Amino acid sequence: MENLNIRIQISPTLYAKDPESSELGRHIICKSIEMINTLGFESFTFKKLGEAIGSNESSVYRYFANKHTLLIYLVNWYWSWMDYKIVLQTANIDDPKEKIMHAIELLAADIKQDSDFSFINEVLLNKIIIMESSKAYHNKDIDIENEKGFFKTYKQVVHRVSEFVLEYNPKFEFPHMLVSTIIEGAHNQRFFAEHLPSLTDFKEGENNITRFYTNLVFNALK
Amino acid sequence: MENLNIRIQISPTLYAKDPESSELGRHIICKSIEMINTLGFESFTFKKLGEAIGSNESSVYRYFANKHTLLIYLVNWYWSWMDYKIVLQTANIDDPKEKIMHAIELLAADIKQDSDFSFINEVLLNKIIIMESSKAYHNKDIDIENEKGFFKTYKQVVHRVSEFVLEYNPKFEFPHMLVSTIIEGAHNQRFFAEHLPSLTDFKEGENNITRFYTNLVFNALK
DNA sequence: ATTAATTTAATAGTAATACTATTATATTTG
DNA sequence: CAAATATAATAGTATTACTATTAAATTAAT
Repeated sequence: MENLNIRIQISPTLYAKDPESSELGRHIICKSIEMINTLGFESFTFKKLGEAIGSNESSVYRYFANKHTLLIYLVNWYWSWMDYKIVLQTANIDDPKEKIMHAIELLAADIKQDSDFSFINEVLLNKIIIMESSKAYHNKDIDIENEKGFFKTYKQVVHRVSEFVLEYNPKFEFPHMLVSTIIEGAHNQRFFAEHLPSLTDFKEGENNITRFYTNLVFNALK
Repeated sequence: MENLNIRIQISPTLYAKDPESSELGRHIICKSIEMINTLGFESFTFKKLGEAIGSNESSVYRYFANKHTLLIYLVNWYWSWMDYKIVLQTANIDDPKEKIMHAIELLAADIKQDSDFSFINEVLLNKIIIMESSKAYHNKDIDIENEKGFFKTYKQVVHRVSEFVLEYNPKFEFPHMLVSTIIEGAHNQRFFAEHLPSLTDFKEGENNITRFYTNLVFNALK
């Protein structure tokens, strides 16, 4: 893909100060993606992040109220980016079957680095989504946070792919359940493949997670 | 069901001292199920638990090393119980289709209180499984904990239902993926129905989560 | 160019959490 | 009944997640 002058737009409700507006802010995003990956979300702290970027804790707090909202920011960036990838990948394609297949491929397969967005490592971010993103919504504040739009971009992706499903089979009763099942399912399977392999039938190099969900979807939609 | 003299057996590696061996231990289990539900896992602490059962923090630590291992204990109790329910529900049934349907019903539908196990509230425990159980394995220690058998009972349930799937269709390539997808998926759908309804097509009173996954499974296995 | 306003960074501190170590009090057992 | 063991309570520590305050740097205004 050649150089594009595009930017993933993040709702201002998701940060205290826009991290894209300064060098320090971009550093915060970039390094936190690395650190959440290596340390895990629980062991990741703003203090450690501050040290790692040659700044300190309180400076990070000016961008994000706490590490939970930073995770929410990353999750939203990811789903906005994924939505863009899906739109790009399905542009000018009329056949809904093909559109669904492209979407599943993007949602279920390993992520490749995207050079369009320099300071975000999409490969690592995808690992965070798989490992940590359920913590973004499995908490007591979900209803308040949902009202604040914290999960909007995720819902947008589910909605978009559900529309493809309905184009393919307008009578299908459960488009959203199907799409959210394959998104969460594919992430789970990739996690299980690495850590709890007996919960999958994953085989190295076969790409069978994508194949499994593709079959599942088109059998369901027949 | 009439009174049965049975007990869910929990591996001694999952506790420091067996909570079923004393009044205090049973109190710890019983009250922690209540409190994790009302407070959420993050806000639940051993200090609050100690106060609530008229004891104190350090006494709880004699049973469990920390709140994470207490969650692991509860999760294992749940899956051992679920395994037992599945075996009971499918006993003396030969038709694999029927066995699968019973299993999906147990795994996907709302849980009813089971009077066989007095001090555990299975309805609340099921809510904990839906809301908190992903935190049991989404952490950096998963590989070590997996070796210690922390996820054994969950794997056992997936394995058991996968066997039903293979009885029904011995040539099916992905029995474990299918089963883990429906278990996690059904939990997610019940969570989404309550908090992020646009990710589902849930309708009150229709039991359509069970119906969706039943259709999904038998279409996949055709 | 100098002062004022504003933004940014650093320091220091606090309340709460997750545990540990120690001591005190029961209970059981030989 | 003494000794061993189990249980409970107290007090303390290191870390975390933040907040309040002050200091320094940058930008804007006159």
